[in-house]
Amino acid sequence: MASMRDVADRARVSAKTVSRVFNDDPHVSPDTRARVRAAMADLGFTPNLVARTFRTGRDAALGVAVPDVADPFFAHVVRAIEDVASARGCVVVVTSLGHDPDRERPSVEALLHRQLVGLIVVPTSPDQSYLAPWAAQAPVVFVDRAPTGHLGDTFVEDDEGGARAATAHLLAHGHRRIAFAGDALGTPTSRHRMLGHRAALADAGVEPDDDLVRLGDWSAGPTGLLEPLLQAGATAIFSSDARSSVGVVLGLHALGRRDVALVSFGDLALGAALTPGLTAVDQDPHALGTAAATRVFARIDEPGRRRRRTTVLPVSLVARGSGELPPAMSSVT
Amino acid sequence: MASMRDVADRARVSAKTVSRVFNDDPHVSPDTRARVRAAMADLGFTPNLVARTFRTGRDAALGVAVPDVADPFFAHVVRAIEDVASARGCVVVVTSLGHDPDRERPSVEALLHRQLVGLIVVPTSPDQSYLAPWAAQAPVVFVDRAPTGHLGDTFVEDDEGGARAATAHLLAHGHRRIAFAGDALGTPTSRHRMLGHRAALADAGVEPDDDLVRLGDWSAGPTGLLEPLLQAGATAIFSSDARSSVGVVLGLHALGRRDVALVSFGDLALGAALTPGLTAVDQDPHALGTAAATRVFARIDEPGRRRRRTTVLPVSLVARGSGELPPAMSSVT
DNA sequence: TTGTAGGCGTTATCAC
DNA sequence: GTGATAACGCCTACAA
Repeated sequence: MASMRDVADRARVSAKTVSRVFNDDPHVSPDTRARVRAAMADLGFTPNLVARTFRTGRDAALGVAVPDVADPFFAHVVRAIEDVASARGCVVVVTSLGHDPDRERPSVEALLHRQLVGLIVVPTSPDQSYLAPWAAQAPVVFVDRAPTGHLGDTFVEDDEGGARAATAHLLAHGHRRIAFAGDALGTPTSRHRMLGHRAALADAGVEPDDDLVRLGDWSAGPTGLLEPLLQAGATAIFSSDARSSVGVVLGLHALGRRDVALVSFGDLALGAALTPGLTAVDQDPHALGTAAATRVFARIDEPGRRRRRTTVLPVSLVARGSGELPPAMSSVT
Repeated sequence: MASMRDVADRARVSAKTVSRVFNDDPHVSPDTRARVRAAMADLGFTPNLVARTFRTGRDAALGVAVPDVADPFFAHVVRAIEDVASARGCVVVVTSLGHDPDRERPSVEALLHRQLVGLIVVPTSPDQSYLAPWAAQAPVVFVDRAPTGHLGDTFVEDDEGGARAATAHLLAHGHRRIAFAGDALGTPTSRHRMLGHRAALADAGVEPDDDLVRLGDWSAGPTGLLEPLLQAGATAIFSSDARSSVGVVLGLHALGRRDVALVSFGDLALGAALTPGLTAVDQDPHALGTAAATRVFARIDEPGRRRRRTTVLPVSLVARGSGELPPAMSSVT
């Protein structure tokens, strides 16, 4: 692999001049520039990015830590970040943190050791204070979930408002026994959605019932979570995240229960093709990722400028039918 | 950020000793080791990974280039790769190549400049010969699509066999007017699936009809591609990739056409919840990613060993009902 | 067991 | 406009 020295020798200039040509420094005569360019082409020179990073102390890489890149929501967030980063000549280094809170810190720090220009995190642990020292070196931005113990720029969606609208929708169609289906991760998103759900119930004067709240892994089939919920007399379900919704939809289908109303927080690709169509709170992971990545670079470009720390992106309810099944149709067990 | 020198000064040893302690070199007395450890802790020393990479010429990073991380199939491939890589202390640098073939080379080379330990690519361009020089430095493995112009380890799925089984399934249920729905990307996967489709037709003595082949963007609604297909008398559709299948399913639903049989290459998350259930060729992106990443490290560990260049992973047909609609039900236009 | 010398490829500084 | 020189932080080789 040719180095700058080789190019310099061939073009009969110094290494510094090669560097200048490569970095589009205007202080190079057209003549020299051409000679260097030719030499670079002959040798197939490509600059060693690692050496550059080493020297400058800053890697043209943006770190991204999400719970799981295979989750469609986070996959879209990552994709959006990538688009912004690549427009700035940055590559993206991703890590899936998994759902074990203890893995967050080591995984994120492994990323940070690489002199990244910035970091975007969807926190999975209950404490992000370990990031405080790092934030001095490179901007840290949180996405989807607000951090605890470390103040950093944060972009979340209106979890509470969306959940409130979802449950209100079910209430408006006559439901009173509305279940809350969620995962067992205890994320801030889940908590906010629960708050919104409860707020909507309160608005309607409906007493919350703990028997109608089930948190766990909905992909395991209808027996463990869904059936008990229906036993408890649920006529409608608010599923608080897309993964759970998939489980709920498959479970209801397996049980042949078409009489249970459903609103999902997070739309599904085939939501419109279900019978009835899936009513869902529409999220915009692309907007979230774009906003976060844009903020990283904004912080780099204008370090001094003050900005709103927390941004809440709106969500909207897409009514398709599954939220409009009247409770009258339901067989109350 | 403290460097080895700082730690060395504080522990009253040389920088080399600090390095030894950090790399668990046994040739350090317990006493010295303890002193150095203490100094490291005091200063919050973390080794500069970039400097190490620079010095050793090899970054603990694995490059991954896929068409789109937001595509569920590739997202799962990436996730599987990540798991293997992180078990080896490697981070993953991902790039979405998009669908423009011209972007492949620059994007991939941008990755390669970082002295990666290896590279995993889903090619999007018609020629990978530019990778030949790079392959000498680090193992290059292709996934999902075989490369052209560069021999490298390749892991693909049985596209032809899966497609053949899919179309055979439709033929077995009496269909003769079987459409082929695909994207317009001209990927090797599409070509192989077309071959399998044609082979199944030939097996059954059915003449292929170009009017029943539509390639394009199926997400744009039923007007452009789906309706002409039905006009041409298709009673069944073989959709050759998951993205197209989503479009076909949504399109058929929008048109209210429940009488058209469908088999999809690639299962969908809610496939089982559709009415009728979606019959699909089940792929295993996780296995593909795991195999590819494992191979990268195998090549690193045993550079000399000869291995089969191309591995074809099997796929299986999941029959759920959508492939069994009899042509009699269809309204032939 | 520990230390010294040297260099990986690039860029910053400061001459010319 | 161009070049010499000196780092950046670490690791390999060799020496003590």
